[in-house]
Amino acid sequence: MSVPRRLEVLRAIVEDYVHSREPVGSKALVERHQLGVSAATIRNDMAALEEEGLITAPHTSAGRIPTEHGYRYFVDQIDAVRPLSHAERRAIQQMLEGTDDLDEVLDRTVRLLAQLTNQVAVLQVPQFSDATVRHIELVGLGAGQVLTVLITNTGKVDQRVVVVPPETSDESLASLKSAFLAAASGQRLQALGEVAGAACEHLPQSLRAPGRILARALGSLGDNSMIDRIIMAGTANLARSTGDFPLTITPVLEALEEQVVLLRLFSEMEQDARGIAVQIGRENLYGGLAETSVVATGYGPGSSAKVGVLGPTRMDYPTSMAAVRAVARYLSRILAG
Amino acid sequence: MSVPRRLEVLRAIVEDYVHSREPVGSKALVERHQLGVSAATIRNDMAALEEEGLITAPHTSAGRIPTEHGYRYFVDQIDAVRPLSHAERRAIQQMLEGTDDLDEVLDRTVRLLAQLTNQVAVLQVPQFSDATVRHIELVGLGAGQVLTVLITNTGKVDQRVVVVPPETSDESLASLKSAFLAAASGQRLQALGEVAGAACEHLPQSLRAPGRILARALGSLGDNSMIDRIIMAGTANLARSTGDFPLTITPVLEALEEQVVLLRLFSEMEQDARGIAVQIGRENLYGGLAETSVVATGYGPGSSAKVGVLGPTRMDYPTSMAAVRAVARYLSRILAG
DNA sequence: CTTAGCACTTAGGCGTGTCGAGTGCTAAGC
DNA sequence: GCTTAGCACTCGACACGCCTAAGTGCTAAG
Repeated sequence: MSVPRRLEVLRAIVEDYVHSREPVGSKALVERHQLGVSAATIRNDMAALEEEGLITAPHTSAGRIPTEHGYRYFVDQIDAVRPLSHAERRAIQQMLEGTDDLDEVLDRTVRLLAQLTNQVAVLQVPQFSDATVRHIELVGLGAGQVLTVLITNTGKVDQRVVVVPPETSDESLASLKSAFLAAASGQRLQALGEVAGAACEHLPQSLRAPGRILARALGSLGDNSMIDRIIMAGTANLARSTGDFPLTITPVLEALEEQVVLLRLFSEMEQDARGIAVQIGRENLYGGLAETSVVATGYGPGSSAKVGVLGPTRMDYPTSMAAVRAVARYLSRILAG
Repeated sequence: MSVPRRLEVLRAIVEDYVHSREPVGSKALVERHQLGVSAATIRNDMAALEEEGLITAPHTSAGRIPTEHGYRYFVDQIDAVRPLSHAERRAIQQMLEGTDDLDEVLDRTVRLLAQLTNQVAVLQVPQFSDATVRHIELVGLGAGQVLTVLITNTGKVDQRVVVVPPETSDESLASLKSAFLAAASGQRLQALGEVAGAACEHLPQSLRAPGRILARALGSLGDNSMIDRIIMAGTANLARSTGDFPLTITPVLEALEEQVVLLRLFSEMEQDARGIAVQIGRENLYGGLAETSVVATGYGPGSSAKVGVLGPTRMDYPTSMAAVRAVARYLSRILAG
């Protein structure tokens, strides 16, 4: 009972099961794959694999399906990530063209990834935790309302309308703006609130009240600007692939609506030597996703942001891994360019 | 065979069916409702209602379920929109508190609406087609990159990074900014590209090249800023309520991912006298939504933007209508304040 | 170690029979 | 003229029993 063949059998079981969604038996296996041995031999191998907890039989006389450990073993074994087809490469190329808006690039990217893998694609927008303040703008809107705009060195812009004492003049705003700029320009976003607040103390008395209000607003803008955002596409694929299990899909959709869950999920994943992280079934901590797997990888500067796909444990891992990695590479390239 | 009672019967059938999801028979009807007549009489009424096409029987000996016409009749008949419960009012109140960021308010709103109705909540962000230019900011980022920021009188901010000839100085940018501001300030967003372009022609030769580039960017920013955006919550409710029809859910999820479809849907809906628009099943034009209904209404200035819920034709219309209307009112109040 | 053969297990498909809910119709009652 | 009770009829849902096909484990031989 040769060990290499046994792994070959596992591979074959995983592949067949992923495609057919039905337990695969020994006979079907020897027919579909050139294993060079008979069904009986395969049965012995299968018994051994079951002993090791890599496959299991739903009932006495059905074929075998991979367990989570089986998938894990299978995934760890893939070393040569399947190259993309021409059509896939072209699709990615096309995505590259004709957009300079970051949000649009990201949006197209997730859609593409969802389409390539037939899974739900999830993307975390780059979070720039080392972002600094490039510009601050205060625009009086009349009636004591001030539009506060914060621009970071990464090109991100956040704004908020703040209410200040109505007697605050446009000249006051201009003074405040230069004071804030002088104090905070180039500072890290995290420090913005504090720095701006401190700057107020050196101001003439009349400016302090509105200054403090605006400083606080700027601080929360800075924090806000660092909140991770998630974009997503392909939820319909979920329904399609889940097929006959509407029971399973509800908690997954719920999880997908909670960005917090997804962000935690991403942050927990650790990439392996191949630069890809795969989480299978219950390996993740969130109960609603007990039957789903996630394939993800980092992209962009420092690979800080994540992009990946999410689908049933019974997913096509090689394809997903290849697509995720390819998309992440293209994204990194775009962000760097 | 009194006509008022017949309508009462229709009402009872719709209500029971919405709650039980099962065809409702004459006997169950007289038990659950105080109709004051026997089951046999109800049967006669039912036969008449079926004749009129308001209800139908799935098979010979099951109860009746409302047809789309039946729902329509039922919906048109509701004149006193059910008032919200205390808990619901409080939930809405809480939403009001503690946020001044428009995006966050809208985000909370859809979540709330989804929760109140147990449906998918969809919200179109206000489109401000009469928005005007309040401020333009050009920030040099070095290496020929200029961050172009457009602020409208509605407080919306859009930005884009544009590449200009590297020799463009910060002073040039300042001149360009004042030129653009002078020409475009207070102008409608639609005209921005043209106006800014025209302004370039009066500039000194050296500024024209970068000026034209920036004018074009501003124009597309202006257009961009008017693109409708959709936010949504509660897709998990869809799976839950659809129960045993994973076949039905896929096209709906697909439609929900296509903002274009939703926008068209919203734009086609016409509010009735009560200020609410209801589209039932095939009344909408998109095939994938043949078995879903939409309850929507306008909000904000001129009721230009829409907010609503989407769910199976077999939905709780009174609750949905009440919730949608209440939420829209609160939203309008916030936007006005 | 591999293979063929065989007995054993069991899910799933299929036909049958029963049950119950619900209907339409008719005739009697108010 | 509307309402009601009674009754025969129609089907869907469910349970039961049967059979088949697929797949297994085991054993004995190559």
